[in-house]
Formats: sequence, structure tokens, C-alpha cells
Amino acid sequence: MSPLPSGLLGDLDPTSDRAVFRQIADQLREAIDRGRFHEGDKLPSEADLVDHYGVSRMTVRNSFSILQGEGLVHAEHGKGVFVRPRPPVRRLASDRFARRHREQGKSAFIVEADAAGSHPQVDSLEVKEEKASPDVSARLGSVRRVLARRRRYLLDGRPVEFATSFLPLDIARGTQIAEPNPGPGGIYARLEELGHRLDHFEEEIRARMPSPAEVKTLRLASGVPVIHLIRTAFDGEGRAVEVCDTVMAADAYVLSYQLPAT
Amino acid sequence: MSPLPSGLLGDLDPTSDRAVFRQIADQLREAIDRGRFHEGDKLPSEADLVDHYGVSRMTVRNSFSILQGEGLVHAEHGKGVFVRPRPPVRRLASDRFARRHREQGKSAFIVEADAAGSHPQVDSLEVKEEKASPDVSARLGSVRRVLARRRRYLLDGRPVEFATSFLPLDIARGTQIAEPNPGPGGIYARLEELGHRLDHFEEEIRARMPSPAEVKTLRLASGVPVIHLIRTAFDGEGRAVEVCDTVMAADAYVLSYQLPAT
DNA sequence: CTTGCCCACTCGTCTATACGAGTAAGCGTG
DNA sequence: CACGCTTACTCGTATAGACGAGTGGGCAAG
Repeated sequence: MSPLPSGLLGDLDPTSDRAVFRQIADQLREAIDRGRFHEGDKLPSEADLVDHYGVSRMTVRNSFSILQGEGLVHAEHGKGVFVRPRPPVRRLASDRFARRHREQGKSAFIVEADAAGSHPQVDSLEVKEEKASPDVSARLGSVRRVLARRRRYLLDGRPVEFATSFLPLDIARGTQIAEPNPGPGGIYARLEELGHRLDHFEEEIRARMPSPAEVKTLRLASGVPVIHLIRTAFDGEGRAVEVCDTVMAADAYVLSYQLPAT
Repeated sequence: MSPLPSGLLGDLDPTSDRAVFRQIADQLREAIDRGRFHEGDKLPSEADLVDHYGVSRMTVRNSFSILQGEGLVHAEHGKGVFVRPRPPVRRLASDRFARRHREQGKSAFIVEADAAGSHPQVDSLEVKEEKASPDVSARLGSVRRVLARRRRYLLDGRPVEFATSFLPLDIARGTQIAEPNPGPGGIYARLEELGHRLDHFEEEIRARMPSPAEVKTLRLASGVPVIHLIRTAFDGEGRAVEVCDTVMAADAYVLSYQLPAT
């Protein structure tokens, strides 16, 4: 409850049109931007700010909720409000599915994370046959039922990505693709062994705020959007052989693409 | 102030651990998901919900603020709270910079929007020389000063994208690239005329919540993230000849990429 | 010294109230 | 009919207070 160091935060402008709680949010944001608070630092407590500005607690909380929505800070019950640290990001290059990366036994995710010095994990493995959603059905060319492979990826214990692959039953049923462990090189290697030489991929990218279910699965802080990526894999005959629906914590990813100028 | 149609929203569960304002948000979200409220529909007013649930107004407002953060609804002062309509999306295909699209006179944005039946606009045009940021400088290969071309794109009057192109001065200075109107085919056509035949592009994609400045420029509703795309164009000699920094309203875009399976 | 409790501090939830300001419709006046 | 006012309804902002619950340090008992 010690008073705030003077000069750290300014005063309110009573003549301003800007709402008090916005002014407070502005000052905190600026202090963070200027480096007066660093990643992981604790901001002044609600009580501190109530004293400093002479406003009610709800007003201060209102300010914090703005910054939370911007993804700048996060509150921890019983501890305080902290500047949200930027987690290490995972870069996804557009050649990540190149055939040469498929030769080794381990999955691309594991190899790459190990190389980056992180501890990778894959869980929530679920493999089952199910009815195709209208969207998946359309992408796979009017299939009714599909094989769905769901898994969640974690980096150093933090969930960063949730992915589901959908494959037509006439391709996947009875093969190793339908097994929890698809073997070295993953399902793409198996698809090629089955005669579906991969020709190209199509990826659709959206960004949006997460659903409550996604917040839970990815343990997302408030103010963190998700990147929603839908990849369709085509074989040499132009047939869609897999649709992969991926939801990623946006603060953990940078996608990178190489495009020919053709 | 007429009572809510019964059955539209349920009751609270006082035995639940879940906070009251979350329960209310859950019920509203579910009602929206189930189609009881459609895009653009007005939700029950704060006063309606206060009566219906027997809670205080701040609790109801708290519920609305959750849904607002999720990008599901938006409030209009004096009118009510509405289900946020999904705006028409602009699809960006990875071949959008293909040479064949550059032959016509009009810019890709205008052509494409016209074709989609929308009314395109470009404003905030600013062209000037300035100091390169460390990031831009690194991408362009240690240049100190650059030509910056800023513009904002609007679709049917709504700002959807804000982009800045940075070009090395030794390439752009004194050419038509430094003019407000770069001529038919845009700056890429001019670059090729200047002997920089474009070889490939590299695009980096991030998603995050917008800064206050971005909220203003793009007139973003709360709960709408931005897609941040940084494209670098390389000529045949492997030199980076342009960096384009683009911030897009995420609810207005789907990015689409074709990748070879190599 | 170790264990366990208490307490101070933190954010989380909720109530009740007040006034301001934007919107739209109705109504009366000119 | 047209204009402007009133009024009711809407969300926005802010205050003051209460209790709950998670956290961590200090202190006292064993």
C-alpha cells in the first residue's frame, strides 16, 4: 500500500473528454510501451491506483480490463496484474511439409521444437471415424464419413495448437493412418506409400477471437486471438486426400510463406 | 421494458461455481449460436436482463463485455446491443502478385473488389522519404533511409487494411515509384521496368489484438483482431527490393496460399 | 527448527445508486 | 405539414460498499 513512485504515472485531465478509466489505461499502456514496466513486471495494484488517482476501484478495474482485452497485461488472483510476457514463437515455414523433412522418423513438430531447445509434447490423441461436417465434406469432394485424427501440441508444457486431420475413409480405413501412431514420416508418408503422391497443399488462414472451448483447450489468456488454418492436401490426380483443421494460439506463432513471383 | 419471451433465455444456477455474469454470457452466447438471435439482431436490453435474472446492472454489463471481447456482439450507445454481423470477406490468394495480374492498368485491389461487387477506395496516400526502422532496415539489407508509401484500403466505405511499402532509396528515388500514382501495374511493374525482375516473395503472418491507433484507423469493433502481414519482395539477384507492412481487419480477410509438395 | 495458523494484500464477484448522453418516436405548436 | 420539444429508453461512466478467495509472509506453538 506504499504510495506509487511519483512520476511513474501522471495525473488525470478532468477537462478531457476522454473517460477517466481510458485515461488511466492510456497512462499504463504508455508506461509499458516506454519500458517503465517490463515483461512479467507487476503493475501497481488496484488499491495503489485507487489512491494515486483518487477514483473508485471499479474505475481502475475498468482500465485493467481494457489492457487485458488488448493482450497487454494479465491478472493473477491473489498476486497482481502483470505485463504479459511474449512467449517464444514457433515459426511455420511454407516448406515444412517438403518431402525431405519427411524422411526421418520423428514428426516435424518434435524435430523442430527439439532444435529450438524447447520441450515438445503431443497429447489428446484421438483417432476415430465420424460424419464429415459440410465444410470438410465439400473440401474432400462430397464424402460422407471420414477418419478424424485429433491431437494437441504443447511447447514446454504450454498448449499452443490443436489440430484435426480428416481423411476419406476409402483411403485411410484399415491402414496405419487409422492407428494412433501413423509411423515414421507421419500420415503424409503413409499417403504416398498408398499411391497418393502429394502434389500440392492449399492453406486458408483466418484470425479471430477464440471460443470458450478454445480458451480452455489452449489455456489462452484473454486478449489472445487464434489463428485458424485449414490445409487441404492434393495428390497428383488433383484429388483432396486430407483436410487439416488447425487452431493456434496467435501469440505463439509466426507463419512464413515463400511465393514465386511467376 | 416488456418482459422477455419466456424460454428464450434460461435461469441461473445458484449452486453452480460459475460466476453469475458468466452464466448469463453463456446463455446469450448459446442463444446466438442456436440462431435464436441472428446477425444484426438486437439483444435484450440491459434493463430487460436485469429484470429477467434479478441481478444488478453491472452484472449484466459484465456479461455483455465478455461477449464483446469474443467479438460476438457490439453495443451502440442509445440503441442497444446487437449481434455483430460478419462482414464480407476479402480472399487474398497467393497468386495475387502473379505477373499476369499486373498487365492491366488498375490495381489488384480495385479490380478484385469491383469483380466482387463491392465499392473499393484507397485513401491516406502518403509518399515520403524517411529513416528506416531497424526491422525494415534488416529486411532490406541495412539501408538507412527508405521511400515509404502509405495507403489505406476501404471496401464499401469500411476501412479494411492499412499498408506501408518501404523501398530502398537507391532504387526508388526519382522514379515514378516516388510519385503518388505509380502508374499501371503498380510499383511492382515499375520495379521490373527498372531491371529488378521479381523472383519471389516472402510473407510473414502474425495475428494479435490491435493497438489503439489501429482501432482508430481501421474503425475496428472490440473483439476484432488484426492480421499483420510483412511481405518482402526479392529480385532475380536475391536482393530485397521492397518490404510491405500490412495490417488487416481480421474479420474482413481470409488468406489463401498454394504450396507445392516438393 | 519445523509446522501450521493468521493476517495482510491481492484480484474476483456482486449490489445499489447516480448522472450523462445518444436515439427515436410522439406530440403539440406554429 | 414541418419543426422542435418532451419523453422514454438505450448504453456509458463513476461511486461506494460488501464479501469471497487465492497468495505469501510472519509469527507462534510444538
